[in-house]
Amino acid sequence: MLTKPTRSEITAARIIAVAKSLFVAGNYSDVTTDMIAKAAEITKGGLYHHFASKEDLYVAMMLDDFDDKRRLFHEAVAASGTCRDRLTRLTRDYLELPYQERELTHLVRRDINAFSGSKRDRLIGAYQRALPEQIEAIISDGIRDGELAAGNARVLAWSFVALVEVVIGQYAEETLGSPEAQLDHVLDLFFNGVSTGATGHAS
Amino acid sequence: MLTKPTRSEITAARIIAVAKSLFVAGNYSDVTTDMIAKAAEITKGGLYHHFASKEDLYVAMMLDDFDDKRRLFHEAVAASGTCRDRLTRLTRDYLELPYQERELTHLVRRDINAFSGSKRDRLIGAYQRALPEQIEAIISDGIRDGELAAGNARVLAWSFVALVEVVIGQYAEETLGSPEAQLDHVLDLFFNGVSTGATGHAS
DNA sequence: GTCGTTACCGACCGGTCAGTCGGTCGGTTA
DNA sequence: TAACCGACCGACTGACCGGTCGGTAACGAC
Repeated sequence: MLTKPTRSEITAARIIAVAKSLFVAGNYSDVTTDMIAKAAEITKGGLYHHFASKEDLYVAMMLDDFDDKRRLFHEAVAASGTCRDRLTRLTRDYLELPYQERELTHLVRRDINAFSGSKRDRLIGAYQRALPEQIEAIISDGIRDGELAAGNARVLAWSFVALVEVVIGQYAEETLGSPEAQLDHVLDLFFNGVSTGATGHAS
Repeated sequence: MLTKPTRSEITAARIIAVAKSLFVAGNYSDVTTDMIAKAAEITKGGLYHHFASKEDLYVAMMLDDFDDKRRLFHEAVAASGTCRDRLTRLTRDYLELPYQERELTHLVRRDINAFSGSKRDRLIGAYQRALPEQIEAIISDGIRDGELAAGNARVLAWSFVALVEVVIGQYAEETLGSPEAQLDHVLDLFFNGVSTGATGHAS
């Protein structure tokens, strides 16, 4: 059993929690340390007692989130069933997350330019382990088992992620309606494409 | 025939040209007006003689680019042939652009948060007219003619754009090799999906 | 050539923001 | 209860950045 969290841990967790909601709403440079401190009901001095820099806070926040996501998505990787079944499960798990939890996952694409060196590498690595690599693992199984056509599993994994990001865009979400409809759209397109088989003009 | 450009037009064009290369390398807030002025071999005062604000300069730069792109991609929309032929042509035209020209097209996604009100609307509108709406037109034709399965043409257009963006990512570009291989990957996936038709485990 | 207009200069301003630092306070230990 | 320590405070600093403005140089019209 885990020990009771210290006062320091509680405060740090509160800072990270409010930082998540602020960084989802605005990008890295839009969100100031004053805003985070005020939202966490602490002063900037207090904030800097827990985190060495704004970058450190951001990285800690993202690593915290990616670790949760990695665990969540690993359930689908570890599950049995066809490749399509497991991708369906992973995608459903993702689509059922609350808005903020979903958005956090791809903040890294938006803000990665603000970082360089080891912090950048850590962010990218944690993201890849949480999402694309796990999808790649499922796709590799599908290719090995003859369920999927041969191809580059990594590029296909990124393609899959890209398609999921499209259906959680505002218009697509309104148009397609329920998460189940979004799910069907992504999987149908990824597995079967849009072609009817006919090739010429009908008119 | 066009009249000879004035000194003012030449300078403004030079500013926009260097702004393009800087904004491709760094996002809206990373690039300062001083950097742009220095790269354009002018002072900040001179820059502000031609553009009312940093936002104005950015918008002018993007509208300038989107107008070029809209004309380029319209050639594929106006072409004859199957839906797949026309999408192939449009995508090939895009993939053959130099790096900077390609990147500019999706800067708007990265930087749109920095704008609000009418400037934001103008940027989004110009982007949509340049790329997604033209792809949507081709896809709508394909659905009407029975070449593509029924579906939401707009969501499919965005999906197509997303798949193209994946293959111009650095790793995908290295792995897939030539632009023709990238092209085949995108069109195969979009039209036929990855499924072999087999459904179960082979092992 | 002179005159007016436009292009351009560069020092400066007001505001913002990450990060600092001396100090206070409350809980824990001896 | 005295000494200590980690948590927290909040005013401050220095760098940076978008934008301004009074002035100068180049250029075309007559």
